Amino acid sequence: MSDLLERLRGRGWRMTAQRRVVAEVLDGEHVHLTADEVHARAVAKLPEISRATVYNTLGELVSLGEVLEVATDRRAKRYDPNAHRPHQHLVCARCGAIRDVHPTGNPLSDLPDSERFGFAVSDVEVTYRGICPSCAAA
Amino acid sequence: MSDLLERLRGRGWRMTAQRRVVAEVLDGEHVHLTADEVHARAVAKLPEISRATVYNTLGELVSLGEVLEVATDRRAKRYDPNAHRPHQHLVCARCGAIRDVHPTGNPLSDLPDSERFGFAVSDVEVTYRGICPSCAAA
DNA sequence: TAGCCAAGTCAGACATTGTCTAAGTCAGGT
DNA sequence: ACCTGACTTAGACAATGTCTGACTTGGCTA
Ligand SMILES: [Mn+2]
Ligand SMILES: [Mn+2]
Ligand SMILES: [Zn+2]
Ligand SMILES: [Zn+2]
Repeated sequence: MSDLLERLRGRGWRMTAQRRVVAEVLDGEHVHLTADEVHARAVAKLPEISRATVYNTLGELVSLGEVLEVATDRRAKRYDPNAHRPHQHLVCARCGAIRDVHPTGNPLSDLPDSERFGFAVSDVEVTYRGICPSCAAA
Repeated sequence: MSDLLERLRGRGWRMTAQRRVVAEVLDGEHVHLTADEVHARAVAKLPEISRATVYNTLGELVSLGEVLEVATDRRAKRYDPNAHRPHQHLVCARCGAIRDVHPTGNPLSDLPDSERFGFAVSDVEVTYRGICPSCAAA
């Protein structure tokens, strides 16, 4: 992700302080932040950055394939910079904590042709749910 | 689902015209309606029924386990009266059409202990995505 | 059957999350 | 340094869902 700015420039995008800051916030940490969390962290670095720009930039990073949108609940979407290695998510049903998980097997092969109804199936999303250790202890 | 009203009564619930109508709307058809779609159909049978009551009743049916909430996209939740046989969903990425599907295998067994991080994993949701025949033709 | 009252319903305010608009600003090429 | 279209901004708007507080009623009791 550190060369993201290069790739953006290569696509003819203007490099702005706002885009740099959003990329910085997502860089490194393997977290799943909401747009407003990204905004809060961006504001710490660039106080005048607007919510709209954060949304715009996140949307751009998603279409670029640099960031994934994760919607595990009805709350705010989460933005996942771990777009490199395919993975699924394990979510705490109580506190909402999210972990990346790497299941074995390919769920796509578990869907027989007779269950595809003529769809061209291209993707599958798996969300595991349970209670995290810290909620179980409490 | 036809004996739902009996079960509700058995739980000490009052039987009202509103609850009867919402149950009727969901009965039978294997569809995935939004709350507002349920409301629209309910209004056809009972013009003065309110949106709040439809939301309340759907929430009650969900806690009863009679109806499932399905959130395949960022749009409105869908209410699924097919709560009897476990199944997953196949969603058209273009038009949003939803089909019930019954994959083989158990995705829970695809998540090794080493990938559970101490969670008590109890449930898994699988959403297949693709293009439906009618969108592919267009 | 009449009366009671807690459970249920209602309209509409409010909350959350995200998108859109239109006016101002600026990055980068010339 | 100047231009210009891409970018940013504040705030309005939209979609979905929740909450409130006054009103209504199902079903029990006598
Ligand atoms: Mn992730
Ligand atoms: Mn279904
Ligand atoms: Zn937890
Ligand atoms: Zn389609």
